[in-house]
Order: sequence, then structure tokens, then C-alpha cells
Amino acid sequence: MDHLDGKLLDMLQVDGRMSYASLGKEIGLSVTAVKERIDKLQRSGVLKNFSIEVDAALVGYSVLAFVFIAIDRPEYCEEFENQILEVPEVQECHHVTGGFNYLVKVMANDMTHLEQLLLSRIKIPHIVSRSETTIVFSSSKNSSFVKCARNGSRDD
Amino acid sequence: MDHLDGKLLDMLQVDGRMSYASLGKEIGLSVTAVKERIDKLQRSGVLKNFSIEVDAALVGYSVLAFVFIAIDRPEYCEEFENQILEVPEVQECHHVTGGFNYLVKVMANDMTHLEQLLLSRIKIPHIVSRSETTIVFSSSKNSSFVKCARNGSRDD
DNA sequence: AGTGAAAGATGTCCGAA
DNA sequence: TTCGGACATCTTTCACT
Repeated sequence: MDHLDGKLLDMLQVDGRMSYASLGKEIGLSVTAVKERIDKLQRSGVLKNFSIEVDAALVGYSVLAFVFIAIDRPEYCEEFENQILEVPEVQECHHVTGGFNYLVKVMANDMTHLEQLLLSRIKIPHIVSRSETTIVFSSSKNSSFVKCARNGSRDD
Repeated sequence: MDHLDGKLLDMLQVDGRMSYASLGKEIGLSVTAVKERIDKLQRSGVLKNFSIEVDAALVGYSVLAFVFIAIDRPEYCEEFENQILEVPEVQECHHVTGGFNYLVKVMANDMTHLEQLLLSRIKIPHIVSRSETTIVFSSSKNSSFVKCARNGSRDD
């Protein structure tokens, strides 16, 4: 992965529909060379997939929350992760340092929905011993952009 | 936004390169009808943009952290948000409930880089009074998928 | 790794219902 | 909103450097 690959990844994150021709024009490569690089980035797993970004609020998820979870015993961790994988409203589940074991990011339609999710699917009896929920008022930044091109050469 | 729009959004989140023809085959609409719906979803802002997902670890971001931030005085919040917007390693910045004001998600190349980011760009003097950093060991789930289609009708 | 050219697939625009 | 058809553009493959 060199600097040109980084630029390709940055450009495609901004517009995943850019053609090989216009990508190539930006970095000075032919259509075929660009395609070959992108294919290779996909095969290596760096480019996980082509996608779209959806405005969660506009499709009805007006509540966002972060929930810290403490697990009763370490051997229950795998079971917890498996259960959480099944919950579509949970976008992220991180094993973390500190007084809790997991940090979970949850989307919900409203407070009632969040309450129901926490009670019925997240604070799993006999597995989760303690939890602490933080509600998001608003997000001044909420992207998934990963800067790939190193700075130092102009990218205009 | 009806059920078919929801299905389109779900399918495009999984594969943003699906052709109008194959999208149409799945939901029983013509190429033109699919294009018209997708254009409309973009205009309304529900579909924010076409993009790709990049594996952060594979491009060198091996450290992920969540940082709680307490702001000294409420009138410094805007300045904090503006400063944070400029930091590419900060993916998310949420105004939250609880003992802190903000929760920030940060990517870094390594621990040294994280330390440097915290000291030089996040724990801003005279604005940030207190912070608490949680390091991520591993993530069993880290997606940005937003389920848009309501359940009840089969989607095979 | 890179190139250009040809062929097939796809996006886009149109008039009509 | 939806459709099908016509045309422009893009993707993909190939032979070659």
C-alpha cells in the first residue's frame, strides 16, 4: 500500500461512485491501473466493501446511547458477544479497559425503545452484573472516515 | 419513505455497487423506478453518500480509544467542537449526559500517537478541565449499518 | 505495475402512461 | 411513480510493455 492507494481510499470514502477514469485523472494513472489497485485493496481486506451512509435520525433512530457493561465472570464474555451480535440496534461492541468490560453503542427509535433494548437484550441476566448508560444529546461529528493518504504532498 | 426505500438502503449498505437492475429485481421495480427512488433518497438526505469502508487497523490505526471530556464553562463548548472538528483522528464527538460533557472516539497509530493527540489537540488548555480515557482492546462489532427495512415481510 | 483498445454491462435521459 | 428504449459512460478483459 503506497501513497496512491491511500489517495484512492480517501477519494472513494468521499464518493464511492467515482469512476476509474476520474480517480485515475486525480492521481495520474490509467483506468486499468486504478482498477487493478482497487481490486488488490479489496483482496487484501483494506477496502472492506462499497457502501452507502444513511442518516440514522432520518430513518427514525432519534436516540443514540453508549452503555458500559460489566460482565459477571470472564468466561461469560463470549456468550455476551454472541448475544450482542444478534441485536441490530447495537452498532458497536468494544472490549475495553477500565472499571467495565464492554462499551456498546446503541441506536433506538425513542427512549422507550432504548429502555426495552437494555432490559430485554443488553443487560443479560446472570451475565451482565452492572451497566452505565450515557445518552447522546447531539453529535458534532459522527463519521466513519479513515484518513489513508499521508500528508506532505498537495492533494488538490 | 416506504418499505421499498428501506430495502434499497439496506441492500446498498451491504453492497454500494449493486446495479439498478439487480436492485430492481430484488424489489420488483424497473431500472428507472429504482434510480428515481435513489435520487430522491439522496436529495432528502436519508442517503448521505456513496462510500467505502476501510479497515482502520490495516491502514495503521492500531489503537482505538474513547475519551470523556469535561468542559470548564458551557460557553467554551462551541470552541471545543470547532477545535475537535479539525482533528482527523477524531471520528466522533458526542455531547452527552452524565458527569462529563463530551464523548470522543479517537483512532491512533500507536499509544505514543494517542498520547500526543490527547495532549496536543484534545485536552485543550483552559477549555477542557478533566478527561477520562478508555482504551479498546478489541471490537467484536464495529459497523455503521443502519437497519432501514421494517421486518414482517420476507427479504430473501 | 503499467498502458490502450474493444466489448459488454450499466447509468442516464427521454416520452409516454 | 412507473415503464421501456436509445444513447452515453463505465467496467472488464486482453495483449503488450
